[in-house]
Amino acid sequence: MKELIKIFKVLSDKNRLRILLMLSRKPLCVCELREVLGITFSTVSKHLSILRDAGFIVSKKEGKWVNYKINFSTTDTYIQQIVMLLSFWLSGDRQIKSDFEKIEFLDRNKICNV
Amino acid sequence: MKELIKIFKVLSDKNRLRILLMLSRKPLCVCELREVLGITFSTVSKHLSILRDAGFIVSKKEGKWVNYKINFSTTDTYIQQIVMLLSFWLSGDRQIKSDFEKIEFLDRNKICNV
DNA sequence: TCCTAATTTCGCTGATTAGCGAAATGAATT
DNA sequence: AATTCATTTCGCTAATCAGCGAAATTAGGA
Repeated sequence: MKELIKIFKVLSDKNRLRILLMLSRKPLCVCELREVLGITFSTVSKHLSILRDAGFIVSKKEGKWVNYKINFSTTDTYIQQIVMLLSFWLSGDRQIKSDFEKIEFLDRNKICNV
Repeated sequence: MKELIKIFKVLSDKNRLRILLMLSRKPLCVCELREVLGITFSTVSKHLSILRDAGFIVSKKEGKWVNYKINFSTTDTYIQQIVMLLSFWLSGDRQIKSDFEKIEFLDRNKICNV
């Protein structure tokens, strides 16, 4: 039960849900997520570490960037089922749809100069 | 998304999960829930109002007692699916099993004299 | 009607947390 | 080696929330 409560806490935040849904479409780096979410780097980074601690995502340094993606290799049954349910429940959401459109046209070489 | 976030917030609490699981077994009044949870009346009542606001449960005054039960007639698809998933996920949990045993032998005429 | 009992509401406290800006880290490029 | 750039960590603030005890409410029984 303790683990499940932790998972619900992680999911009780709008920006974390948006991050999860975006990453379920394709891997992204911190500055790309920051661009779409409209919050600071430090806050994005904090959300990512919370999602990673809970087992939802994994990170990998590639060249200049740290790419984040959904942890598809998790053995945690809650995580697997919930990621699928979230896609099912939220794929029609206006905000999520808008995020999906934006991540199609991101150019990380342009937006990271802050 | 806003509604889903609210639902996750409601589920991010140990005592609320225990209440939901107990009520999924049988209807109970406030003093019975208080007896099993080991917290004060005011706190139980607060949790129940949060669960009711979110659409998880309904209440009905019957005689001296207010009986609470799962809102099986909800049209909210999140609620229906989540209540089923919770039973599935938590039916093997030690705490939940212990709660299930306790509610079998509750006598509300005895425990309500506080 | 008065009293009792079950429940709810109110005011408070301590703990948690999302947000920010600034400083620190660490790898890649010059 | 020094610099630049992407990211993380730190310290702070404002907001939210679970818990409690006391007071208020409300309905049933004497």
